Amino acid sequence: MPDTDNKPSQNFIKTIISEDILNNKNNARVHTRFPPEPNGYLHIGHAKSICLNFGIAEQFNGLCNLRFDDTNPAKEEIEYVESIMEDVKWLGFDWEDRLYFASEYFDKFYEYAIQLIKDGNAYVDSLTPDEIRQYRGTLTEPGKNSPYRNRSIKENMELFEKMKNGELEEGTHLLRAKIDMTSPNLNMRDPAIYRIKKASHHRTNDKWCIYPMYDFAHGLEDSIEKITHSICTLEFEDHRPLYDWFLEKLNVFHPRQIEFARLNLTYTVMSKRKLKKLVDEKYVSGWDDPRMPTVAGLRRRGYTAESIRNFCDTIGVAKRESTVDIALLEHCLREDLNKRAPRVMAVLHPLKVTITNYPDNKVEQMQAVNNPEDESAGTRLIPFSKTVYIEKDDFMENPPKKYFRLSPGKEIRLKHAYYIKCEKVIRNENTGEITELLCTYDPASKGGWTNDGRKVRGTSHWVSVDHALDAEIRLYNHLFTKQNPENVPDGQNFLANINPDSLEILKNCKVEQSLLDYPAGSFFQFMRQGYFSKDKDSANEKMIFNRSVSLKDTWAKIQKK
RNA sequence: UGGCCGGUUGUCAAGUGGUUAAGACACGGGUUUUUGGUGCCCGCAUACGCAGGUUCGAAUCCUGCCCGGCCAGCCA
Repeated sequence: MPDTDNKPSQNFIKTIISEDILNNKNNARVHTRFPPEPNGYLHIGHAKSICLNFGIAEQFNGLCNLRFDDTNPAKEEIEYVESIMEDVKWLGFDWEDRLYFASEYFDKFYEYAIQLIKDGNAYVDSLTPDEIRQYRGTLTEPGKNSPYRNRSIKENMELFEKMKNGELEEGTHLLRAKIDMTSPNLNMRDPAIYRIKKASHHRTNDKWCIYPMYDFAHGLEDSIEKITHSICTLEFEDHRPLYDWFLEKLNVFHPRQIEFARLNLTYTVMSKRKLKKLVDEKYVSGWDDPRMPTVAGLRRRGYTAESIRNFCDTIGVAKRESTVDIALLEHCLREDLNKRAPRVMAVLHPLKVTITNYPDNKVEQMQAVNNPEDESAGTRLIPFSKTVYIEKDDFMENPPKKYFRLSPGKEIRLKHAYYIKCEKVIRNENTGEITELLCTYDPASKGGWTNDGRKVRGTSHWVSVDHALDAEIRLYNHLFTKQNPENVPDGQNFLANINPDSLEILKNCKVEQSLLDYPAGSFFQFMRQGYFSKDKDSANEKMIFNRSVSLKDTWAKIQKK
C-alpha cells in the first residue's frame, strides 16, 4: 500500500520508540538527551548523535536535554563546555531550560552508593590497581573474588566515608559493585563505582575527593532526568546489563538504553583522542582548523548547519559498523549552497588580459545575476575595463581536443561582459612564462551574448585589473592521504598518513570589490571554482577566504582520462 | 578456547513471509545551459555472507558454518 510520501526516514530506533508509544510505555512520553563529556570539541559524529536525539524528541513531541557527563575532572575543561554549547546551538538545536551537569548530581550519586553498600551490593576493595586487573581474569578465564569482597557493611561504610573525606590515597581503595567475578561479560566482574581522585573539578572545585564511574553515573543521570530512551554508541552494548543492574538494584526510574553505530568518514579520523593529538602536536592550527571534522572546523570551513543536518538525516542510523564516503558530506554542502550562495568573481591564479580595441580609460558597469537559482537574490554591477584578469587555467596555447576555453585565435565569453578573441601571447623573455594575453573584443556582444548564432562555448570569470582587490585564498584537501587513515604499516600510527598537501595557500588572488561588504563567515560561490567562505581572520586590507568545497569539475575528469 | 553485536549493489541504507529488492552518494551515458556548475533523462543487486532446512512462497523463520566489530581503564 502506498506509504505516505514524505515520511521521515525510518530507522530501528524510531521503530522501537514507535512501539513503546503504541504500548503506552512511560505514558507515551519521549525524552532523550545528548550527553557529551567536556573533554574535547564536538565533531561530525557528535552531530549525528545530536541530530538523532534532538530529532527524535522533535518528531515524537518529546524533549531532549543537553547534559554534560563531567565525572572525570582530570580530562575536562570549561573551554570544552563552552564550545559544545556553542556548537549545539549553531547546529540549530535548543535545550531550552534543560541544561544539566552530571556533577550537579554528585550528592545523589553518593547517597545511591551508600544504599548499594547498605543493601550488600557494593564493597570497598583494598586491592592495588594491578591486583584488581589480575583478579579480573581474562576474556576466556573467569575472575576470582577479592579477599576484601566480604567486608561487613559497617566496615564498608567506614572506609567509603574515609574515601570521601580524603583520608585515603588515590589507588588504594575503590568502591565496587558486588556482582559476579565469573561473568562472561567483564563489565559485570565487580565493576568500579567510585574511585579516589584528588583533583579539582571545573564545577564542584575541591568538594569531592571521590568521583563516580561512567557505568554507575550514566544510568542514574538518565534516571534522575526521567529519560525514556538513552541512545548511545555500539561500544556500550556490553555495558547495558550493568546499566540495567544499577537501576534495578536501586529501584529507580529505568530508561532504556539503545545503541547505534558511530559515524566514520573516509579520509579523516573521528576520535577525540586523535583529534586532540592533531591539535596538541600542531598538525593543524586548532580545534577549528578548517581541515578538522569538528563542528567548529566545518563551520570555519564554510559548512552550513543545514547541510550538516541534512547529511545526518541522509546517512541513516543502524547497528552495523560503516564508513560514509566524505563525498556525501561534500554533496550536502554543494546542494545547500547552490541554492543560497551569491555568485561572485574571483581569480585564483591571475593572468592579465589586455583588450587592445577597448577604449583606454573607459569603465563600464556590467549587470551580473547574483544567483541563477534564486531570482530574489537580484543583480549587481561589476566594473569592466581594458585590462582584466582571467584564470590561468582558462588559457592554453596548444589546447587538446574538446578544450573550449581561450587559445590563440579562439573566442570565449567573459561572463556578463563581452566575447574576446586571443590575438597574441606575451611571455617573459627569460623564463618563457606567459605573462599577458592581447585580445580583441566584440562590442556587439555586450552582456555576453550575440544573436548572430555564433557558437561561443567557453565562458570565463574575470575581474577588472584596476578594480580588483587582493585576497588570500586557502584551498583544503583531505587531511589524510588514505581513505582509512588507520591503514598503516606495523609500528606506525595514523599520523603516517597525514596529507602534506592538505592546505594550499594562494596569496595573489584577485577578487571583486563587493566581497568587502560581507562579514566573516559569509559564503559565496566563486564562479566556476567552488564555494568559499570569508575567514574569521579576514581584514579589509587583507581578505582571506576558505574553500569550503570545489564545484564538480567534469573537465578535470575528462582530462584525467 | 569466552561473551555481546553485526553481515542487502563501489559507499551509506530501506526492507519485519508474497515488492520489478526503496532512496541517496559514487560511477557511466545523454540533454539543457552566458558557471565544463545547476537542472532534467537513462543505466547501475534475477540478487540479500555461505550451506542446508521449514513453507505454495524466504533478504525476512530455523540450523550449522564463515567473515567483521567491541569487551580484560580506578576513561567515557
